[in-house]
Amino acid sequence: MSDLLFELPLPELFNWEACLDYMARSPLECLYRTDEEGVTRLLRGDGKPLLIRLVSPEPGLLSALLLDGEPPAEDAVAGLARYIADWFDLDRDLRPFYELAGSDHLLGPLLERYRGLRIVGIPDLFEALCWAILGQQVNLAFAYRLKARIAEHYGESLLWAGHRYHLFPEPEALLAASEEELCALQLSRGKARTIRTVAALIAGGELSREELLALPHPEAAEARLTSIRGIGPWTARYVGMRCLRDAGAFPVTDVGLHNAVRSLLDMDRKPTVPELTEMFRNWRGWEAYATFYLWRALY
DNA sequence: CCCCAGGTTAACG
DNA sequence: CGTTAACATGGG
Repeated sequence: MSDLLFELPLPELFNWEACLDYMARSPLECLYRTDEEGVTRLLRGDGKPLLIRLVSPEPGLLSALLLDGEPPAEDAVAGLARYIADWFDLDRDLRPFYELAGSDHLLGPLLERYRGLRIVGIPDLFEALCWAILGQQVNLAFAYRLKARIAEHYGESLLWAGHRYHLFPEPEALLAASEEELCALQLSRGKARTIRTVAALIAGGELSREELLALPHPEAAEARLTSIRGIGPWTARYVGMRCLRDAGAFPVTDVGLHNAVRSLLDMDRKPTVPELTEMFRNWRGWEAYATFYLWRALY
């Protein structure tokens, strides 16, 4: 079975292969599988998991196929389409960014090399927060392992054509687990506590993506997130970048960004925060995209 | 053994 | 105010 669920038109400056290459960067990723043509992942439809495959059969078009699961109702299909548009930032006009940075000596070559790459997002707020929290301080490979353990222990999954696909757990599922249980997966006490705090807020309706997006400006969302113990500026901006779709989110203290700039500029030390602030001054409003392209050059 | 990883906090002076 | 240790684990 492979029913066409829906098709989405792709904007200018969108490159499906570049997005797939980015997603293929870690073999430890447990929430989707990429191949030459597309990506396959489990998503929640009406409530039941659906195995969805995305391919681009022709330039300018993205097709969503249903590989497994009950064909969803019309409004669930609309929800999935919104999720996909969010995932790949399809509603953004990227041309101003390319005009702004196209001739820059640092970014220019990256825009050419990865032309049409979008910030691959994490539309679900809980998943985005957890991923950022897991990524605090530790190396990326270890963060992927922690995420995989959480998905395998607490998320629904489906075995299909020899591969197991996971949904990231709902907040309620991690709340049902004790802090001790999460620590047994090798999360630090702090990570376990912060993840459960966030799970409780979201499950209790005290924190949501909609509410953060409804705030008057991105700084207000950052302030709301950093008011939660265990969430600092880096995490809040990372979530702004990958979930709230704030193209101006700037994780200026990010060590990966520091290493990327150091490497690309052939520096003998990492750049300081003031130096990065100065460097990014001309890309105001597009800091998240500048950061994402610099990350891409590093990994 | 030390330092560094897509940081944050609490406890210093 | 600014600085520092602790956190869990793995790799260089």
